[in-house]
Amino acid sequence: MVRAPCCEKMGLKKGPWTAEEDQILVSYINNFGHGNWRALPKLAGLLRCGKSCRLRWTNYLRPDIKRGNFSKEEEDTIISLHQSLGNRWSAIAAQLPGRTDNEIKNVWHTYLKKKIDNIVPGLKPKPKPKKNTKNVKCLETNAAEISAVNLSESPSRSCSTDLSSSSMITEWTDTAIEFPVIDESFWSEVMSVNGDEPSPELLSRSNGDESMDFWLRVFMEAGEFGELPEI
DNA sequence: AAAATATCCAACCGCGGTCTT
DNA sequence: GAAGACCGCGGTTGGATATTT
Repeated sequence: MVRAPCCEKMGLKKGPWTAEEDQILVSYINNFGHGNWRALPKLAGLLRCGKSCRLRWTNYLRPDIKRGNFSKEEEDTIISLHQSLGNRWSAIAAQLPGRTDNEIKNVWHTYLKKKIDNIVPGLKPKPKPKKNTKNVKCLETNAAEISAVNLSESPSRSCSTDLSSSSMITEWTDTAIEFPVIDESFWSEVMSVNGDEPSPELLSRSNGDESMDFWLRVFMEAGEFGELPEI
């Protein structure tokens, strides 16, 4: 099926919305609703495509939008839901009233993902190129290139990851890799981020065969994310 | 103080799913 | 059932601003 371009008519405005446009859009939706996004801009007298209007409304102008920083509870919820749902931002947003999928996606890429990368050093982004390369690109290129992280002292047992997919860990492989070994001392160090000694029970569980999913759950349960050093 | 680099986030793009004709 | 239209989603971009060199 061939789809017509969103803004096939030339002359439709793009880019940041003005206060006046916002006012027109809000006023129109308050009065008439948004039955048909495609027709809305014409009816409201906006030189925008319907898609742009919908995005502006759902991500910014909706009256129930919650602005401001994310609370620790919200961050934990996002991390937890991302573990189970993957990049299904709209599904995650549905669990966080007042937050939009776009906002959650931004927060994930700019902040929470780094927080998790900080726990698993092998997944840290590469140093950024010197010139004009966006961070997101750097992270994603890196994610694509990093195919596995060794979670054990065994030289052959490794865990394949795909950060762009809905599951962080997709399969086990027997391929030897070069990333640092995440062994008992590593987890011992990580688990001491609060200055507390890791429990023998927790240490006994870090035998190297656990997935990142497992460890992220352990951290979530322990509330460790809130205590990690800022990046 | 100026230039370079990093960060944030609003907005755009393209695809897939669903609905309508 | 096929074709087209529309909507929503996830990925990506680019401008504004902050920070570093």
